[in-house]
Amino acid sequence: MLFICATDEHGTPAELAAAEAGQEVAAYCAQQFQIQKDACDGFRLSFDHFGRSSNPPNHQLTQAFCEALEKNGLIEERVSKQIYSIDDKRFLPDRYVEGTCPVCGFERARGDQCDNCGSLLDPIQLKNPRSKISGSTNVEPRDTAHLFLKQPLMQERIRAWVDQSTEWPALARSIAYKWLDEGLIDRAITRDLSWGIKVTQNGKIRPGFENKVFYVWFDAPIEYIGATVEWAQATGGDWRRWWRTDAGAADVTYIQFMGKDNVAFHTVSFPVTIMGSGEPWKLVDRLKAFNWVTWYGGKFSTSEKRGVFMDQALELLPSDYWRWYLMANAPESADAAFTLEQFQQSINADLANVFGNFVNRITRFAASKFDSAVPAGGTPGEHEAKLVQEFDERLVALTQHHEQMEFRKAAAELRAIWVAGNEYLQRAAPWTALKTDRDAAAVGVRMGLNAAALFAVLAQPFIPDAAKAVLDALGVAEEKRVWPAPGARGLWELLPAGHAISAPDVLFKKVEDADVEAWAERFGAG
RNA sequence: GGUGGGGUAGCUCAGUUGGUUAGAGCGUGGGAUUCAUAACCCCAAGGUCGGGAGUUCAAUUCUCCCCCCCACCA
Repeated sequence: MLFICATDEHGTPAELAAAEAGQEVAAYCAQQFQIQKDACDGFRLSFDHFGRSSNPPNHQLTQAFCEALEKNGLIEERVSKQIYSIDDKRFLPDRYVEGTCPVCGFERARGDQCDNCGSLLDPIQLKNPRSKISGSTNVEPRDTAHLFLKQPLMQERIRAWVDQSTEWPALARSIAYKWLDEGLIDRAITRDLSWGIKVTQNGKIRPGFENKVFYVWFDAPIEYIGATVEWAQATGGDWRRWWRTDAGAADVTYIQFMGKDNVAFHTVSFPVTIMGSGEPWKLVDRLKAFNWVTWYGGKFSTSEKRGVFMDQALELLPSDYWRWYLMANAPESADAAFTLEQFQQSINADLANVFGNFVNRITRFAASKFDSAVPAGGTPGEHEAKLVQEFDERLVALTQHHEQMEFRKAAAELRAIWVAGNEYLQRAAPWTALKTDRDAAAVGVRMGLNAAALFAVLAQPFIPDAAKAVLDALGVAEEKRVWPAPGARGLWELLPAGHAISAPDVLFKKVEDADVEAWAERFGAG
């Protein structure tokens, strides 16, 4: 498996944000990349490589894709009129222009759309246009050339490919079909900007395109490949093995994860680029599209200070807490509202009470009554058989849910496995047995400790840090922390009799009402 | 406005290829227990499955209309 992610750094949003921060865009993006990378590391997102769309491999790949598309007759250079700002000495792409709406007379309409009446506009249509950068009204329409990707020529090939992509979720397919049904259009893939990937022809800057770069949505997905090249450069790996079907990638299962707003670009636009190149690139096989997480039912908003953002979250609580809640409540079928109150409930009940307390009660009991070692003796009976049976059944379901990428169901199943452990302890009651039958108590403790080890192994995808703490305390060797097969031999002998263990510290501190109150105040709840 | 997704117990969600008593977790009430983070375990209460019409022996599940929420596109 190879797990790749990257930052998408080009486009007008990056330029505008940098300008607002009073920084050079390159420096701004470098800083943002580091913030993102640190946040990902903090959340234990175990990427094999976290790349940048502004890194050299993506430049080379993007230029090569465009040249390949042009060879296949899918690129056309066209001249159109754009607003040029004389004072700023540059063309002003859509959102860099403001003016009076020709439809409703609203004075602050944007180049691409009027926020007042909703009309879609071309910057040329605006009355009294002015630069969003300098405010200058010293602007005029000038001819400028751009490259257009002739997507309609690929329409039927894309449709045929979507037809056979039966593993995609309904959300992804319906969005793809909607675009196809409405008909693909020629799309401009270049912009009059300086920050981005230069447009080339035969390996040199394309004449007339000296001050232009590719449109962000053209180069961003290519960075999936670019980041893999970065990974190969850093590790000596073979990136072609993963991406080129003529270099062994035919057996690769390529999975993409994204929010629903990005589905169209991944199911239609990017495939046009890939297939249009005529080269043997790997196309996505499976696609997991999420809906939105909302903040108390509304939008997260930095400007209105609504919501906890990624970097802030880790200041409040360890990553496992967030990972568990967000996966157990992932917006898989619809948007999902995040509330601090529900978060608190879920964490305290699932992690602290069900899992954390299970580990705590059995390890402490073993430590105080059995000298911190897995006890020998006794014969497993019906209680043990029942636990083993339920564990096996639920393990089958849990494994399947993970394979299907059904995260809510996987979390619920894992939780049910933890509950089964508590039910077992309740029935076996080694603390009661100890008074009359030390062997019977030994069976219960041995079983309970092994359950704790197995539970932690299964918990690794959701709560890796806590799982590691348990497995370390129980002395489970790294190579034994692998996903088990139901009914496997030795499954319940991860910790053999005589094996020394220790009781880990309390795994999950509870989220207190006072915390919730303070956070609600700080992050604008409700 | 168009398209798609959603509207099921107080809350968050499963589910029903149409068929005897619609499920889970949380929350609530009661019980049991003391190994454990006042945790765990057991039991219970609680829903006219958004509204209306239709098809059917039978609809929460199919069809049509309407209302509400979300997203995307325009």
